[in-house]
Amino acid sequence: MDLDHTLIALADPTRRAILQRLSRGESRVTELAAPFEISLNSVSKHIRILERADLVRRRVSGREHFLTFNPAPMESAAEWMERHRIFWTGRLDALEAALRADDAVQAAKEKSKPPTKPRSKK
Amino acid sequence: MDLDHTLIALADPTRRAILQRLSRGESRVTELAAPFEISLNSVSKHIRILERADLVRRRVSGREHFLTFNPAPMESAAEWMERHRIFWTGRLDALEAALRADDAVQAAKEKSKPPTKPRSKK
DNA sequence: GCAATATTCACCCAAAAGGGTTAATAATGC
DNA sequence: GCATTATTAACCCTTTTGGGTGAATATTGC
Repeated sequence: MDLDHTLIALADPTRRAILQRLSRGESRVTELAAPFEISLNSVSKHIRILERADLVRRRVSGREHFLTFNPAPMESAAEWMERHRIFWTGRLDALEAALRADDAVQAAKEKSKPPTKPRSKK
Repeated sequence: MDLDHTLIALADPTRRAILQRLSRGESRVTELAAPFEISLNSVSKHIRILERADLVRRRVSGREHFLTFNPAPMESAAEWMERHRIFWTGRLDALEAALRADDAVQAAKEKSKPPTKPRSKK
C-alpha cells in the first residue's frame, strides 16, 4: 500500500530532516548531504526511500540531480491518521458509553425489579 | 524518538488491522490472531512492536493477556503530521509567492527600468 | 582529450523485520 | 497430579534497512 511506503519513509529522523530541508526549496544531492555526518552514499539511499514514497521528486539536469519535496503523500497520510484516530477513538468512546448505559440499566433493574414487560415479539 | 516507533508500528497492514480490531474493545491474543493467516507467534511479534509504540497495552489475568488500544501515540503522530504538513507546505507556498514576487519585480524592471532601489542582501 | 565533479552501482557488514517451527512456561479444569 | 489451554521463548530463514568503501558512469570546464 502507498501508506506503508509513506509511513516507513517518515519513520526516520534523517529522512524527516531531509524533507524539512527540501521544504525550503529544491536542492542537489550533495548540498543536501553536506550537513549530515553519514556518507553521501547513505543519503542517496535515504533519498531513494523518499522517492519510493513519492515524497521527493527528482529533476536531472546534466550531472546534477535536483530534488523537490512533494507534500501530496504526506497530506494523504495526515488525512488517514486523523480519520482513523477519530474513528478508532470514537469507537472506544461509544464502547464506554454502551458500558455506562448497561450499568444504568443494571442499576435500574436492581432498584425496582419490574416484571419486565415481555416486549411482545419473540 | 517516540514518533519513530509510532510510525514504524503503523506502517504495516497487519498491525493496522490489529489496532482496528482493538478499537472495538479489548481482546485476548488468541482471539486477536484468529482472523489472520499468519501464525499466532507472528501476531505475538506484531503485538510487541505495537506495545513498543505504546499503541497497545497489556493486562495479564491468569494465563490470558488482554490487549487494549491506546490512542495517545496516534494522536501525537497525527498532530505532528498535521503540523509539519501545514508548515512544510506553507513554506513551499511562501517560496512560490516569493518567486512570483520576484517575477513581478523582474517584469516591472523590464517594463520601466527604474534605478531599482537595491534591496540590500545579495 | 582530460581532469574534476556529481551521482549512482556493486559490493560488504550488522541489525531488524517478518515469517516459520518446536519447545518451555504458566494457569486452568478435572 | 495431569491433560489442556494461552502465551511467550528460542531458534532458523529471508528480506530490508542503514551504514560503509571503492569503482563505474556521465557531465562539465578547460
